[in-house]
Amino acid sequence: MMNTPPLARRDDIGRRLDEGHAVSAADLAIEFDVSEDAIRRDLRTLAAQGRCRRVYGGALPLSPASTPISTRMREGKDNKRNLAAAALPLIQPGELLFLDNGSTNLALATMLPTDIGISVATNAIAIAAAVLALGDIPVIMIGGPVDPDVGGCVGAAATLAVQQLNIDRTFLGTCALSIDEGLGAFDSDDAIFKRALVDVSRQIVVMATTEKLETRARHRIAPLSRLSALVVEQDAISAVPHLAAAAATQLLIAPSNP
Amino acid sequence: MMNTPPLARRDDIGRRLDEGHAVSAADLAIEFDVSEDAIRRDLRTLAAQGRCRRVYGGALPLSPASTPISTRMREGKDNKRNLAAAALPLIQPGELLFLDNGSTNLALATMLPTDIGISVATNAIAIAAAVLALGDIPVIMIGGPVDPDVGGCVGAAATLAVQQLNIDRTFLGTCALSIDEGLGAFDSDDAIFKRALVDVSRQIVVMATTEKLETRARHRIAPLSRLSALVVEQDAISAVPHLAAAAATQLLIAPSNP
DNA sequence: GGCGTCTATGCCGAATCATGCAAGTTTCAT
DNA sequence: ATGAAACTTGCATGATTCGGCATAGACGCC
Repeated sequence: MMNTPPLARRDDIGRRLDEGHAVSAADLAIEFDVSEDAIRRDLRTLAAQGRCRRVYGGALPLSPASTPISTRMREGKDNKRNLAAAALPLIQPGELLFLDNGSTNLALATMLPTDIGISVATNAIAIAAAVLALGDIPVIMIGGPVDPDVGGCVGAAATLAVQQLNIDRTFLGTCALSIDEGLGAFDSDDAIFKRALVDVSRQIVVMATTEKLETRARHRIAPLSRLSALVVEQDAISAVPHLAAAAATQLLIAPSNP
Repeated sequence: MMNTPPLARRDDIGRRLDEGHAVSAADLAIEFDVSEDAIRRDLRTLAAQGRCRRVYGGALPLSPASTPISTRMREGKDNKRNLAAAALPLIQPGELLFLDNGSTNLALATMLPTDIGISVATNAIAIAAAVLALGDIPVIMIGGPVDPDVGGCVGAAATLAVQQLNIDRTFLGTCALSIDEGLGAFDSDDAIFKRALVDVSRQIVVMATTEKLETRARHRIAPLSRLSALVVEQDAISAVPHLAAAAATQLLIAPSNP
């Protein structure tokens, strides 16, 4: 490899980001001997994949690797981050998003674009905090008694509050997913809330780790056909072969980690 | 040579603040080799995001949580913790508390007793997160659009929501306090919310750092006589001698740091 | 070989953003 | 009270970004 192939360059940049180093567009352009535009395109791509955050003059790693533990945490959360990154392109400028409870949605919250005028509503404390930390994104908190198990509001008050909204796109959180029975929830209150949420949302997105697929739950939320998009991991295709055919929805594939 | 992108600098500064370190504008200007104006702009931005408190000559962190005792005792932080600790004995078993926005209330939230059956309502994201982290304390989140400057909800929705509650004891957040004019707020929406809050609360507590004493604000909230307790620092007694006489309330004194 | 498609790249122009400087104001310290 | 340092605001300038467009190479297909 005397001459660096294009893909190798992007991977190289991505590796430095993963290691927690900030990169400068101008420097990379000199180092790889390409125009800054090419570098900027690389950085844009990496940012779209959720591997970095774009800033004026270069790019920053998502979580600065000041602590060596962060690399280990990354391994564990990699699947969720991959899922979230794969879902990012769904978001359209100016939309009002709803981010339901769930760790994958929390990952998504940390990588939302701040420059396309989106707004975010949520019933999860941690997600509200994460979006607030991004700055420049209006946040609507759905209040009510907080369920300590999930760190969010799912009671009657929250259900009433969410019915006041017109939501463009909802990212549904933790739920069971079965081809025959559609989406389900394990808790009664949670199910009621999610149903209300679905009712006021134009588009519904579910990001499902593979172990969530083909699980049943006591309470039914909505049929699979109500989904606008389903985001799954690579290996889900082989694990649940009927999935692609059964879901009358857009299917996004995130790379899965060993 | 690694030329750091401009915005990486702001993130770097923010990280130091998060770790509990105070920063000086002049030092940062030399270190990053930019004008002090640029640094000041960074600090202003960070302060607007609520990640630090702006002071003459630099900025101070406001998060006491990052590293418990190891970090240096910072003046502002310690005073707030002292105030909060002094207010703790007011809390009675089984009460429903309301913790309004404010850094002193955030400090209080981290030291609430978990074994006397209290519940907590709040309109501040950070406070809700802090109380949730304690575990074993029911939390009621007051929802609505989140004011990015304060990290909490103060609009009409929040006002309506708070009117549904019967609160035993409210810890009012940032407000002006004057013997003649009582409690005041700087923002109209905030004032409306706080008035509604006072209306549904049996007891009102204000924890005031000395610099808040004898300040005026545009919007009036309640007379001093409405207070059940006022918590001030030691040196407030000499700074505002009439205080003890004027307030027909319980006066708690917290030790003040040099 | 010829052709169309796709991707990666470089270049251009408009819009945006960060910066430094200057002028005026506030705050701190003596 | 007075001077110095720090702060804010407005403005001009250069850097950065993004979108569009054209070019060059890779690849498959006829």
